[in-house]
Amino acid sequence: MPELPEVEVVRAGLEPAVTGALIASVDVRDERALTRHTGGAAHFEAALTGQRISAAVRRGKFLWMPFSDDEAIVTHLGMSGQMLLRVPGAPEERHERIRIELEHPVHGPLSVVFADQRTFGSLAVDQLVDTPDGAAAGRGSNLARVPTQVAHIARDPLDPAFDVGRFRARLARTASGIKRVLLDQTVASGIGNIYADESLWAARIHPETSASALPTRAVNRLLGEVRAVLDKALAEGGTSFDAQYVNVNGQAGYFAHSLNAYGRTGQPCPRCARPIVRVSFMNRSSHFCPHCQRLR
DNA sequence: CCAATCGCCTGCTGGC
DNA sequence: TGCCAGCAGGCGATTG
Repeated sequence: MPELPEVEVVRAGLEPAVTGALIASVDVRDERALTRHTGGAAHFEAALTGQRISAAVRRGKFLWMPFSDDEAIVTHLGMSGQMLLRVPGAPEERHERIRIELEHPVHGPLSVVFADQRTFGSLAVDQLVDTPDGAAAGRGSNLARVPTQVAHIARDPLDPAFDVGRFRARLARTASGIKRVLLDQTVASGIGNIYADESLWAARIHPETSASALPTRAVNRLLGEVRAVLDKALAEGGTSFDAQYVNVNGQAGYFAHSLNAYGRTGQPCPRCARPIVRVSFMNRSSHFCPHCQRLR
């Protein structure tokens, strides 16, 4: 369930280890980790070997490591992907898919391991293109160049160049339920099921409220809560329910203790003490307080 | 063009 | 005890 805060924790952990590092070798152990890469394992390994990584950048849930002004390793963790930092020769991780050996000019040799239980995540070599607004593509670099696989998604709500006017306009012309719209990465990126539920609970908005029916002040309140929830989760190291989400050193985050709605079916709403309900939605679940979050 | 659904995948849990 | 349905849910592709 890595969403924006979890991916940012991973990016921040990778940054000092990979910036300036030379890619000594690449070992693809499971081709399913390359579903977004065109060219196969041999091509992936050859394209990366001998290159030097210049940064670790993130927009929404996408993470990428540029190795020139034109190319980057794009990473998406999917549901259960992990990027782990290990010493060379470290034992194979459970669900290990790809191992990249680096030679850092200061820290020396280290391994970056991509492990992924459910194989929804992947790595790919992708081309970089200019950002339409000329601003930095994401957090972690000033370069205004974004991978083609990431170019179609919106900036995330924590991005200084996030276009609030565009966000409001998208909501105003979409009749779908607000939760569905929040999960649409082309509206605002980085929000998944957990933080959508938490933001809507904080803003006291029912998840099925039509987006276009939200008054301007409700939209502003919601965006404020989205940012507050993402910031707090990031400060607490992200949300870990099981061993699936961990930082680059394999450690869990603490935000699961701060959840008010998500996963709290039947437990009292922290605001009004009435039980949180769970409803089926888009092959997943919505958790909310039917008293604090009324559909009108 | 837009909205909604489907398929991908593994491991765990709960009911019988 | 074993078996299986259900659940976790991101994304892109496909359908309506």
